[in-house]
Amino acid sequence: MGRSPCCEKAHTNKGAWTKEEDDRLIAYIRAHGEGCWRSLPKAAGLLRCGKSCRLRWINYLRPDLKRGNFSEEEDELIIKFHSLLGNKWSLIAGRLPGRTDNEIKNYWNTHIRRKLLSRGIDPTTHRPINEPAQETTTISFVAANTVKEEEEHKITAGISNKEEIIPDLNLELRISPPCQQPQTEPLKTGGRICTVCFACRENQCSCVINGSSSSNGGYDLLRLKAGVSEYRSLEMK
DNA sequence: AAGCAGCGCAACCGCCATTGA
DNA sequence: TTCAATGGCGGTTGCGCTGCT
Repeated sequence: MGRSPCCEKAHTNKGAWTKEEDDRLIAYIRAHGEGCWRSLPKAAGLLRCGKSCRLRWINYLRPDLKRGNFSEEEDELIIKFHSLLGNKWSLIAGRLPGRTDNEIKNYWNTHIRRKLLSRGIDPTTHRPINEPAQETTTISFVAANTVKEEEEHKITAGISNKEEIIPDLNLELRISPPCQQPQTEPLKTGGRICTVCFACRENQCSCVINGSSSSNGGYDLLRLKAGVSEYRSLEMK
């Protein structure tokens, strides 16, 4: 069974928006706010799909959009965030006031990728292009009681035992608000939660987080200077 | 001036997540 | 619990602009 279309396509305009359509959309949202996108086009008298209206508003018409060229500082921020988050454009956009995910995505694909390549950096991995591939150990997450089966399978399948099997290891990434004080709880190694400082690589780090960077000026949105990633704070949309 | 290629960006498409009945 | 409706996201496309030959 196919998925139902997001809107009635027979009577909707496509392609570039006209000034009149923009004006209608702006006027409607000013009067009624961002409500139900599905019903908005009809209510606003637009022959557009709700999705299209949402995209137009978010990416182009919203009054708080910055637009214009990206600054060098924004460039570096995008690169840093991308190295941490990958292609999570909406999360990256949430860290750059006045910028949209679409804008950042386009900018990345047209400018930053090239910029990184010219620096000899792989834009996907953020590693030097000529750097030899790192030796990696493949870890199989196999429940303890299935290890024997796995071993038997490998033998029958002719797979060498180079893979390291770690039973029942849960590496759940904890998303938590920025910590206000140094961690005092020990790492729950056999359990579920790991908080690791990226700067000192220790479980109970003593890095000073709050107040350490504010006097330096500039951004420290991901606490990059302190070397600590706080993932929940990324999800600000 | 015309033709072409490359680039930048707005918009679309399809999928996944969330929500509510 | 299921399922349809809706919102949101990332990948991709297509068109207009610009620079080069």
